Amino acid sequence: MMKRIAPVTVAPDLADQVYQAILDAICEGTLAAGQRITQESLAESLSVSRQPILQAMVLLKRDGLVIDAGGRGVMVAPLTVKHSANVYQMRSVLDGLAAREAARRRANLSLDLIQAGRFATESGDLRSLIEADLAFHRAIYEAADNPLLVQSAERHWSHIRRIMGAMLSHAEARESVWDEHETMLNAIASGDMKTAQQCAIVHCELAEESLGNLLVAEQSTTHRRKV
Amino acid sequence: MMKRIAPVTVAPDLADQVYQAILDAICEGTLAAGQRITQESLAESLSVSRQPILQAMVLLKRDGLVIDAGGRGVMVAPLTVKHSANVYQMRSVLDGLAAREAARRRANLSLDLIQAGRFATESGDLRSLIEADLAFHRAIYEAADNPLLVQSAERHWSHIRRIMGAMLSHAEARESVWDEHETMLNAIASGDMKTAQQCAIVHCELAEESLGNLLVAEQSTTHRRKV
DNA sequence: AACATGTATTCTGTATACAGAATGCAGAAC
DNA sequence: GTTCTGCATTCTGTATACAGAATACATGTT
Repeated sequence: MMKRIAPVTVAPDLADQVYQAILDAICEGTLAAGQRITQESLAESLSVSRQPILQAMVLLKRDGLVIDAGGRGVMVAPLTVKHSANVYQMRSVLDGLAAREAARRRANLSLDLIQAGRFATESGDLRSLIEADLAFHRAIYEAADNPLLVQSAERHWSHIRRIMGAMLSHAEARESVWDEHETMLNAIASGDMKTAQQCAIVHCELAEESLGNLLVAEQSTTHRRKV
Repeated sequence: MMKRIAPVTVAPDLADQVYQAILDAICEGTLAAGQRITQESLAESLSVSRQPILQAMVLLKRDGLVIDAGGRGVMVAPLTVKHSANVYQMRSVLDGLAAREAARRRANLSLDLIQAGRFATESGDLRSLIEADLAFHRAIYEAADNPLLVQSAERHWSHIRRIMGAMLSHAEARESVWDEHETMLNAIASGDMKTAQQCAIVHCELAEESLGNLLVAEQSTTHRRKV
């Protein structure tokens, strides 16, 4: 038996790359909400054929990130309040489940995740902040040891990235976020399932509330701009 | 303005049809767990080209209903105990959320759903029983008024169909199922969110427990067959 | 001028063609 | 007899080609 050597970087799979590329573009706003896109234009800018684009589109449609624009290509899904509320509602129960199961396993998650988050908050860099948040929650999902949950979360997180991006470009991040995260981590590490779950749910509800406030505020400034 | 007439049956979309066809085949066991399938064989039996099959495969892979079989086509995902547990874990929180939100809206769901279920149980027809169960739960999801939830549920229900199918072909359906359903419906109609949610969660846990018992029983009979 | 109709354009969905990757078998070497 | 190597087969993924559907525009008619 030979000693195992590092396996070579395997099949990039064009379709997957395309999916990721378009996904990122949508999440980061490079492809704006409501913008109409065609397979051909995407194929050209990514310099691949329409084939891998088509496959990516099948996925993106299911994700709800693009919607059919009737005979004229597809459209990047608009970002509505109702939709955001739906996303957070789902996230709440899913995060709750993840935290509970992670606690059942007494997962010992690294405090570095928190440190990275606080650091990103200080720096004020939007992208790395979202990334830190994602990394933190992903760690919990993974710890819950349920592939279906990870998968579902992955799906929802695309929407959350969009929402957070749009949100944080208009307002400051909540101060207390990483304190809440730390509390959650402690509950998980100590195996307190009930608290961990409740913690995650409350965390989501606070995030949603903050989102709601922002949207209301924005609406009123828009309406009163002339004043 | 002209009187609105019934719109003609619109675009069947080959890829969607193919997806549904393969999905049903897997759920009903026509394509057995572990069976290896190739795009070409599917294309031939459905008499379409490989193109729509490929698109359907992208979706089915994401659903986790088929998995890559390395260079040799794909394989219908096996049905493991661990996986079933994961599905029911997810279903529990999702059903709970659906019931809670349906209750918030005081959805008045038809008792016909229950009647149909009891009837199907009497008849003993496996397929119509699963269908009645699906219809009942789908009604709750719809009532929850969250498209994301409906979507997620749809996804999980494929797995549940498989599990129920495999399960009920070996054992009787639990007697109390439709009583639990009726209780749930009442809680929803009366707007009792807490009870509705709890009801849904318990219902799932009972279902999972029943599944667990069956699997243990089966295992022991298998092991003791020689006795 | 307003409306309806016909035509051109644009875009998608499906089919076919081609190339690369992985497996399994067969034959050669030991 | 066993193991390694090379070849043939099989399958997927990507590209191109083609046909049908939906829209937008322009032209003609009232």
